[in-house]
This record gives sequence, structure tokens and C-alpha cells, in this order.
Amino acid sequence: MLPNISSKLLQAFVALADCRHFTRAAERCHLSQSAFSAVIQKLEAALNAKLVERDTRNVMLTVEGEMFVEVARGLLADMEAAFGNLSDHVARRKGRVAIAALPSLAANGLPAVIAEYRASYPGVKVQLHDALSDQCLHLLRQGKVDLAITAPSARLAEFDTRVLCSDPFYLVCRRDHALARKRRVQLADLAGCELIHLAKSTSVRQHVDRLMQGVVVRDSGLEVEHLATVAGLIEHGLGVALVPALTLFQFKKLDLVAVPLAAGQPERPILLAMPRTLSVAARGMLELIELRLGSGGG
Amino acid sequence: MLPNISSKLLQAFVALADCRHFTRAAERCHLSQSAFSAVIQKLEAALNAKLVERDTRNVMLTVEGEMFVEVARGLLADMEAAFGNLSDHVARRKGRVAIAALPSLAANGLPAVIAEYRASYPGVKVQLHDALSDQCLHLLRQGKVDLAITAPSARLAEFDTRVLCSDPFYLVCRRDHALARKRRVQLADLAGCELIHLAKSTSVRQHVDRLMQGVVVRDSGLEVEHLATVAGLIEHGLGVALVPALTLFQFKKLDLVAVPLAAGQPERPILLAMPRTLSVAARGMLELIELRLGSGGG
DNA sequence: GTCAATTACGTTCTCCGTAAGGATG
DNA sequence: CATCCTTACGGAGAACGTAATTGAC
Repeated sequence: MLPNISSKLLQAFVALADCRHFTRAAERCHLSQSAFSAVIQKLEAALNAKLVERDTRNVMLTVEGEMFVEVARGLLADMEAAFGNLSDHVARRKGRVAIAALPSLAANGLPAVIAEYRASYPGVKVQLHDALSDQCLHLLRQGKVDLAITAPSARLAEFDTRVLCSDPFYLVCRRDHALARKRRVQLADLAGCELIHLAKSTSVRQHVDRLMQGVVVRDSGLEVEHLATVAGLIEHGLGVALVPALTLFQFKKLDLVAVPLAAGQPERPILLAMPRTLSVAARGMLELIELRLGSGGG
Repeated sequence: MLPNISSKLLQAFVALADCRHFTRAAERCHLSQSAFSAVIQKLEAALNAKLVERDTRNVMLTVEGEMFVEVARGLLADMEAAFGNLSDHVARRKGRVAIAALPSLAANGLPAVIAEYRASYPGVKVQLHDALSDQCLHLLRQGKVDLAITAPSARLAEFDTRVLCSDPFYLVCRRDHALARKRRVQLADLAGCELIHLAKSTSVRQHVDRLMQGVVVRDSGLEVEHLATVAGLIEHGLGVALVPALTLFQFKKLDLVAVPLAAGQPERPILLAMPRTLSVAARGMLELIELRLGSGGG
């Protein structure tokens, strides 16, 4: 039905309409005059309409030509806008990258990366959501963010993931606790301690359970949802907890001590999760994040 | 700046976006699968953007691809609308023809022609202005009409004109006038009559002056602007007049006699005047008018 | 092993520039 | 006769199809 019209044909016709002169219009299109003539004929054939009245001395558009030239201008403008827009996105002069990240990373590692990215690509809007891992995943699933920096979860299966870095565990206890003085603690040191747990659904809890296989602790019976609660419980002498380094900021204001585990213990991986296709802008951000925050890089 | 994008490329990409499958999309475009693959690559190269993520097993658009496919759909829709519209005009399924014609022709010859035209091309709007020759010319110059059927005028030089037919002169007189009985009158018969004149600016007057060269008439001193006035003057016995047949309708209601001039006398030509370019619809009307009303035809 | 996209390659067609032709003022 | 659009023609490059290749499941 629709004939094969190219932007070149339209540009040629618009040039002719502007110049009303084959030779000059041909120059404007960087074509020989005869090639240009052929282009116009091809357009007329494709549209099955005479667009130009040739008088060998005068060039004038037919009524249908006048009608079509306005359409052609519109189409070319649309094309140019579309191409420019796409080109802007590819060149990262435009666009948006939304990131969801665990609060600690959002507060510590990411700001520098975002600043660097914005300096390079000031036209790209960067959005940052600080959220706990569940919420990160939710935002990713909703398509609200392009990248999520979060802890592992079974529900990440539908996304592409890669390990960004890993997060060592710390023992958090009161200043007067027996282990508070040590520079590092062994898992065996925890034998007999009362451990305060997070809910079984959390990835932290699952890691801790794995770490503590074979170590006998006293059952505190305390299993709560929020780290702030954990902190309060510890502060009141109800036990100790094992938490990843990136959550320690939740304990900072209190008079508690965080002691790193001895080297060689499994750490909680921090993942970069993303949908299977990324915008150019998001891919750039991904690369920068891996470069600056990845285990390999800085 | 703008790369050469053709509707074929856009259609191919839209087909791919719809099918998410090279082979099926290729079929839809009536291309071999390899040619289709090349088309997509060409589009990507032209836009300098990766539009499709190929997995050999899965085809999925990139973010930029999703962005562009909507644009492509819009462009194609615009093209199709533009092409359809143009095509409608060329096929005379749409359009407008406006005609200005002398009242007598508008009332007598044209209605049948217009009816025939509308039966053939019911989508084309036909507008008819009945107007005296000056007004016809004015409408033509304003671009309000495509065709004018009118009497000669020096100011028609800027337009294309062709003779449609010619308009013989009649003597108009009272029933009791000496010449009222004759079946035809010779110019010499008018010798000694009092001739009532139209203003010198009118084409009728110029014709009459040419006809009457060498015939001596009595000077009535009456020179008026409107034929209705001429009629009134004749009715009251103040003279006679020579007028073209197509103006006789202005005398019909009165008790006057119109006698044709003897054969062989110059007649007033009736012209078809038009701008140098005509729409397809107007050209069709022009041809029909010449066929039905022209001296050669019906 | 099969399905599906890409690459390889030869044919055909299109596009383009040079040059000759023809119409107009 | 000078201008300017069209036609003629030949070579370079693009487009296409067939067939071989690669890759994923």
C-alpha cells in the first residue's frame, strides 16, 4: 500500500520547493542535477502524482505538490526530532537513570559515583532511592529503577545480577561485653552467647544461620524485624548480634561496639541487579558503579 | 545530519517489534530472512543505536528500541495518512473545485455539467459563484475559484485562458420598434437608431463599438452601467441596444424583443480562465466543461 | 539436534555522474 | 545562443536470495 518513501526523497522535494530551481536544489542536496531530476521523478512515481510543473524555464509546484510539500516538511521535522532525541539518549545528553540501593551504600559509596556521572553527563537525570533490599527488589520489578544494589534474594532470579562487592559480618555488642575488647572475633567465641536474630525471611538471617552452623549459642528467643530493634535489645543487655558491615550505621549513635569477624569467614555478597535490557545511560552508570565500587576496582 | 531513513526500514523495524521474531517479521515484509536481518542492521547503523537485543533464541528490543518503535509507528501513520490523502485527491475522491461563471452560464449550461461531475466524483466539493465578468476575474485573482467562465478582459493576461464558446449579439428593442419583426437584423439596419450604450469600460461596449464601425447611429447620449438600466431605457422608448445572447436573461421579464444579428458577425468569445496550475479535480472539471459546453462538443 | 540469527557470496537492480539532447526565451 | 530540464549510458555500490555458519537450548 504505502510506497517506499525515504527521507532523501522528501528532502529533495522540499529543496526543490524552496529553490524552485532544479540545479540549485540539486546543489543543496549534493547531487548532480540529473540525479536530482531522477529523484524527483521517482518521488512522483512513488506517489503517483505530478508534483512539479516543469516549464524548462520555470519550476512551479502543482496544487498537489503544494499540498504535499507541507506534509513533507512535517515528516522531516518529525524524523529529525526523533533522530535527535534518540541520538541524545545514545550520547547520554538526555535520559534518566534510577537506582535503588541499600541505605548505607546510598549514603557512602554512591554519592561520589553519582557526582562523577553527573559531571560527565549533566543532561542525564539521576534518581536514587535508598531502600532496604525488599524494597529495592520491588522497585526493580515495578520498573521504577534501572539498577538495584542490594543483597541476594531468591526473587532476583528473573533479573540479571552480578556481584558488586561483599559485605563482612560484625559482632555488635555492649561495651561491657566480654568480646568487646577483641580486635576480631572467631565464630567459636560466640559459643554460649545469646544471639538476637532477625526474621527468618531476611537474607541477613539466612547468612547468619549458615555462619553459625556448628556453634552452640543460647537461645535468646528474640527474633525481630528491624535493626533498630536489634540495637535497642543489645543496648539493654539482652544479647548480641551478627550483622553485615553495611548495616552498622544503624548502630552508630548508640554506645555499642562492632567487632569484625576473623578473616576468611563467608561474607554477604552485594549484588547489582538489573532488567535484561538497560538504557545506554543506565549501562554507563552500571559500568561506573562497578569501576568505583566493585571489589576489583576502587 | 539526518540519515537516510526510508519507510521500508521503519516498517521492517515495526514488524520486528510486533513479531519479536526475525523470520516471521521477514515474511511479513516479503523479504528473505537474511535480507531482513541486513535491513535491521542498516537501520541500527543509520540511527547509530542498538535497537534490538539478539539472543539467537530471543529477540527483544533495547530501551532505545522501545523508544524508537513508537516514533516509527507515528511516522508511518503520518506517511500513510499523507499518502492516502494525496492519493484521494489525485483520484478525485476528495477535493474542491470552485468555479466562477457568468450568471447565464451558471444558470443554463453549468448545472448539467456539475451534476455529471458530482455523479462521477461525489467526494469532490463543487462550488459555484455566479458573477459578472469583473467579479469572476476578481475571484480568480484572489484564488477563491479555480476556473472562471467569463468574457475577455485585458486583465486576464496573467492567467491561462482558452476559448470555450462564443456569444452572438442580439438587438433588443420594443415590440413596436421597426426592427422587431425581422427574424435577423443586419448591422446596417441600425443606421439612424438611437443606441443605448454600456460604459466604455465594459467588454460588451468594446465589442459593440467594433461592430458598429462604419454604421451611423443617432447619439442617444445614454451610457449606463447596468443591463437592467438598459432594459428600462429601452422599455420607455429611449432607444435600442446590442447585447450578447448570454445577457438576454436580464430582459426576459420585460415586454421586449430580441432579434439576432445576421450570421457572420463577430461574436463575443466566452473564455475559460484559470491559474497556471490546476488541481486534479479542477482539471477534470475543466475537461468536462470543454467537452459539454465547448464549441466543438455538445 | 534443532531452531534461529548472522555471515558469505553471486546476481540483479538502483543510484549516480558525465555527456548529449531538446525546449524556451 | 544561453539557460535549464530531460534522456542516454556506463560504472560503482546497494539490495536481495541461496546457502553455509554460528550459537543457544
